[in-house]
Amino acid sequence: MTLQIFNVLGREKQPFEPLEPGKVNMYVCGPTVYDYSHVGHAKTYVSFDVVVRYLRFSGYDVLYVQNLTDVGHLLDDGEDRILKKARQSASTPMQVVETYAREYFADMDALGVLRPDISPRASGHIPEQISMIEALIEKGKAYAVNGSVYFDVRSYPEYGKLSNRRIEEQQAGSRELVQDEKRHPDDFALWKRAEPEHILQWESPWGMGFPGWHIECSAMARKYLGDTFDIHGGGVDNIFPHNECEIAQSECANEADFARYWMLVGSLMVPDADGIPVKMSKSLGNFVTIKDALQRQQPQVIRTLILTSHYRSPLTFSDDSFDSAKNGWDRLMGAVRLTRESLRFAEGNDQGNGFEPVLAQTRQKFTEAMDDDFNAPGALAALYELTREVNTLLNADVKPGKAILEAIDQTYRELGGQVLGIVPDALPGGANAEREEKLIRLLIAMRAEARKNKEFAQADRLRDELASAGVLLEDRPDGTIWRIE
RNA sequence: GGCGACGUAGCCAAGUGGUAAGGCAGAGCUCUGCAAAAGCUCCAUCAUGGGUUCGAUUCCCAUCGUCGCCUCCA
Repeated sequence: MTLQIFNVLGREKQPFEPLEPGKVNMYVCGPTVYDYSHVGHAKTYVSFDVVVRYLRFSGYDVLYVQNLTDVGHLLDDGEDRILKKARQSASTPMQVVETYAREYFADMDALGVLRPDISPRASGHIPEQISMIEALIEKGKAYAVNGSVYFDVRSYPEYGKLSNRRIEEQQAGSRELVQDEKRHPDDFALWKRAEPEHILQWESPWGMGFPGWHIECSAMARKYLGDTFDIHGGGVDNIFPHNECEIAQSECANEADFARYWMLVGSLMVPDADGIPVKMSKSLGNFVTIKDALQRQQPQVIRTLILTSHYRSPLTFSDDSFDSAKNGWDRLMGAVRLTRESLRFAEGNDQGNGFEPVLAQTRQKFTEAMDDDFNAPGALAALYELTREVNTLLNADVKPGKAILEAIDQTYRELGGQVLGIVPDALPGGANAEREEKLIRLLIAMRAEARKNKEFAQADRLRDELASAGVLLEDRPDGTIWRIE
């Protein structure tokens, strides 16, 4: 089966056909870097991380661009959020931007999110934005007023096609402030005149000012991906007005289609006081930062939690769902650990090679799920089913040979590691702690001796002491294995 | 009010016109010196009411409920 993608533009699953065979140009709206990122951001960027990883796994050459918004994103009161933060923290805007851009990458790195190929910043692309605005004015799609420039939505009949919104004619008069400058309430700013005290401002044909929030994505996408490209991603909450405006600006300025496939990620929800799920957001204050989440759980567990729900669906984030993901992931890792442990002593025979078909089935089920609009929950299910089979195999009397164990390990590494990013290459407490490992093995040997002599009190003491130090033992017919809790 | 999405077991969550993946939790069993881990077994008729159909959880309509967007948000 070929890859199917649910295209928000048209609201249907469509076979994925890139503009250029084998090559995927992709743009995802990045964060505004004015504060720490929270788990809601993690959901979006982990989701697209898996999309990119799977596309590459499938053989596509992916060029992944994700911007950083560092100017032009205003608050309700018209203040730039970066400037506000700078004022509050007694620093300069670019310090704020630099600080939180680094924190963002640090968080994403910790979550195992691969870096985009290009991470362009809005403030670094002012000329590109200005020239796009000029083109829009020339084509009669935008107009300048008092040093600001607005996009004329009535000049673009397709405005609203992504979010299915119609331009409201009667609503005029319902808006305050800027209203008088706009010809139509739905017109949006391409360029804003800056007051003298506004620190972030640039020269333009219309005087000193700064770009509107939406134009950056249009300008940068065109610069790095061309007029028309394959996939545009983001969170659903930006479908209107942001994504809609991007389309309008780009298609008018470029006189070409913008993104061919739109993929929007469902929001992360948090139960409110009454247990009703509400979107996690900065403004509501119901957020958990990625740093806090990482304090509580391993990054792979956070990814697992995110992947238990389809990317388009909302996902409720709670202690229960967190624990559930953690316990499931532990079982997965148990099988991975057992496989790698068994590999240490495996012989080079073909014992257990009858297991091959299970691996083939796993791969098939996995890719079928992922080919169906990146159905990660289905792909995860394939890994869980594999895990049951692997545990059965490794707990049986026959000792599987090296070949099949390596094949199993490889399957986990590729599907669970390379694609989903939940199976680490090196298990915690592995070979890099050689001395510790030796000590643990010594204690295990001492306990084995005690057990042999039926000195169970002594044996239990060793096990309990190790457990209290975070080293958990498991007795198996052929010896004792351990893991770090 | 407009637009969109959704309502599947105790919880989370896939999916299909022919009686429903997976995970967590729970119960029983096996293995074990005891544990731990693992495995096996058990646990839903898919919000409600109509309609289409040989047959619907899956298609259509209505109702109820929830969420998102419409103003800043990934």
